[in-house]
Amino acid sequence: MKPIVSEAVANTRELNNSVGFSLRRAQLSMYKDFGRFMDPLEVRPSQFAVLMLINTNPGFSQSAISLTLGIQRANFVSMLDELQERGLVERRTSANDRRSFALHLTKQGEDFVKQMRATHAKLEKAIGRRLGVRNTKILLRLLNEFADAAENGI
Amino acid sequence: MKPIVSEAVANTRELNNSVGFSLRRAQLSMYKDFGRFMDPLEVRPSQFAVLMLINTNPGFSQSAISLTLGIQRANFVSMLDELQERGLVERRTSANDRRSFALHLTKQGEDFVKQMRATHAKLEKAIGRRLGVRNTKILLRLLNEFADAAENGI
DNA sequence: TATTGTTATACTCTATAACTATA
DNA sequence: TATAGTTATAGAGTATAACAATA
Repeated sequence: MKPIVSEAVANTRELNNSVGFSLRRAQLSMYKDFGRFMDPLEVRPSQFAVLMLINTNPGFSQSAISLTLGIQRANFVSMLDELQERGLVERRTSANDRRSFALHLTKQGEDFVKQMRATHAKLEKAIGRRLGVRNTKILLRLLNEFADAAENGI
Repeated sequence: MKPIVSEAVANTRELNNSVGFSLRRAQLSMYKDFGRFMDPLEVRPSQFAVLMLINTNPGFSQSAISLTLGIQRANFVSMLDELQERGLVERRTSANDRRSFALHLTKQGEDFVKQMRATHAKLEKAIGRRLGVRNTKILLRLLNEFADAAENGI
């Protein structure tokens, strides 16, 4: 029997009925889009999320931010080191609890977030064209409901 | 200023409006569900996809299967080695093209896929309850349309 | 020349245990 | 005792270059 060569693409019909597989497929393509738009800023998806979160929640601790993003606090240390070395984030010591740091954006970090947000808006607009604005909103709502329900143990 | 302790969860409202972030969030929770159901079978999501794909497309080459799943063929080698050592997959040599292997499930592999499929159906049913059957179907359709559009360069 | 499977390598992400300093 | 940040480490996943056998 002749083996099928790489020009042929295998049939994925059954897998496409799996929510997990379809989520992964969609996320994989999204990841590429993210790179296409955000690579010039040299920011990865996880860094984007961290910076946005510190921007919205100044003063939160490393544990709080990393927990919210589902990142182990151990792995969050080197991530923050990098953002700090780039001059975007500050670890402020606190007199109240000297174990933890209060995270803040630097002035440069705030400017960078503005730039990120503008580029990210273009990305969202571009992928919004894929399904149309209406369907993209539905997708967004269903994704968040799905994750919320999972977090609430449903 | 007192740093916010870990009991407080940071505000993710803005990030939840990002398709990419919401996809990642949903996939993260899905990944946990997959483990809850499939861990007893000792099969990871990528292995699940490979076995399902070989089952549906017997005789395809390593390149074809790995390309379809977006896995580098270099990384696919050790993955297949593991599945072969477990006695689930066969690399059959071909007289027509002696460079490549035709991938097939063993009898044991076919039984295992049946077991996987049954467990996976339970998983899909469980997560279907989260959004309801109707909304889950809509989510599935939108996810696949989204990935299809991306693949077609839209 | 080009492709298939392979090895080697490196970088990111993720997960866990254990340490220190504080509470 | 418990928590925040940290270090070290190990396992996955992912990406690239280069090689031998074959087309």
